[in-house]
Amino acid sequence: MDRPRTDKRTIIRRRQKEQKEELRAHILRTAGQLFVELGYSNFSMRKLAERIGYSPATLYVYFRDKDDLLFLVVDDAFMRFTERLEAAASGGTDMWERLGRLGEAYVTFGLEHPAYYQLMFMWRIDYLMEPQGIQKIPRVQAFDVLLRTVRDAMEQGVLRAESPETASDLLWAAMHGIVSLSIQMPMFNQQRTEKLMRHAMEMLYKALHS
Amino acid sequence: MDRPRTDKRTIIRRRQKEQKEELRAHILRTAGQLFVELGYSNFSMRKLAERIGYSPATLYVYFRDKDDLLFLVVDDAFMRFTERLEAAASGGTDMWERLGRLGEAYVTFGLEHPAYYQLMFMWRIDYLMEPQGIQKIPRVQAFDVLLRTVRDAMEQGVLRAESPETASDLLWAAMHGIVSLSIQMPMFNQQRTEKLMRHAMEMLYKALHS
DNA sequence: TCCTTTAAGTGAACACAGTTCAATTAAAGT
DNA sequence: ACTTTAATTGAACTGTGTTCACTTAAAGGA
Repeated sequence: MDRPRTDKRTIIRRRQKEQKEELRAHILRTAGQLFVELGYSNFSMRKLAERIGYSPATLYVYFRDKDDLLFLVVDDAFMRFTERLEAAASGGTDMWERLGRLGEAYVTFGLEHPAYYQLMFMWRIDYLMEPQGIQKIPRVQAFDVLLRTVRDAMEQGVLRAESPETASDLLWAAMHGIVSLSIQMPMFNQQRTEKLMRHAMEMLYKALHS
Repeated sequence: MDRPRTDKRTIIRRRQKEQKEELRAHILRTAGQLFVELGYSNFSMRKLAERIGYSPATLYVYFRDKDDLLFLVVDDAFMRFTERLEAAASGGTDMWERLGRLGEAYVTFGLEHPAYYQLMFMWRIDYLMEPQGIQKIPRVQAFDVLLRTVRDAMEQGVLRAESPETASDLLWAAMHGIVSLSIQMPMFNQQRTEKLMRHAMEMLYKALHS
């Protein structure tokens, strides 16, 4: 039997694999930071390589290309986004209040992470559709949270609309409009944004609450 | 006296100037087309140079840099945008109806010219603020149309809101949200977009009409 | 211990980008 | 015919994403 040998070998193999994944994760983390620091248009593979202390070519051992890398960075952002939405939409019994907290969480995330929000929803929308088949990815789960909450609110009778899909599209468009303007337009300072958000909430209440 | 000489000279000078401005205008037109064809990320000065049959360096005789050129292209788009809004918001006496047509014109422009809309409101927002002082530029006039229409509607008593500024922010965010989602998200096909627009109009009516 | 195999990492190159500037060319002025 | 002026550009510089043959070092096997 070659038990000890095989053990040793597999242990080493595992350690190698772990080290590789560690470096991969390190690259991803650093990419996220650098991206936030520099913005989309100034982020480059070569700068990232310099930051982590490897040659540019090394990045291509760990990631297919720049798109692949940024896609994974965005994936992470979507996970955190979805978590926040889920946390906001759960707890409490009044579905209308939950819906309000969901909207606030959406806007807050966008304002706190403008670079990510832009990458997620404004600049690289193609990322949303990359793996063409499945719906299990974080990207789509975020919409599910919204849709589920709206559906619950309609079932509980506090929200009236033609359909859950229609209502969630409406809410999404409203929140997206607010975040987009706020993080892009320089004239939208904090108080103007807050005022807009407050009035949007009132409007949605008047139009959709029952 | 050197009258004839001077006349001849000025005529030639003018012709030269005209030719130069003609070429400049030609470059701008071609840049607009090429930009729509290729999209923001694939548009390049070198491709534009090849298209017009000059060397890349020539472009820098007529324009400071790529930003300067694209800024002027966007300027043109903003002019057409403002014209459309103004045409929609005038004519007819019912201010609420005018406001509705204004919103529809906004969305229609975005859907018809997605490449321009993205450049105007999503990718290069810095263009909105370039010449830091004045408000005479087309960019800002578009907002004026909205603000004026809202103000008129409030004065006529068909729109109730805390202030014209608040109401126009709200309308802008709603329209921008609809356009953004529609031109970026692949799942928003024509009928989903139309449905969203219809419901948004209903919502605005319920919340703001009086 | 020596040799072989495997895999991580990279130097150098390619094509493309925006931009600059000295040199070229052609037209206008004298 | 000579000089001045203005338009145009070739060639270069820096920076980008990406590839691939090559180096280097560790692991496996004798």
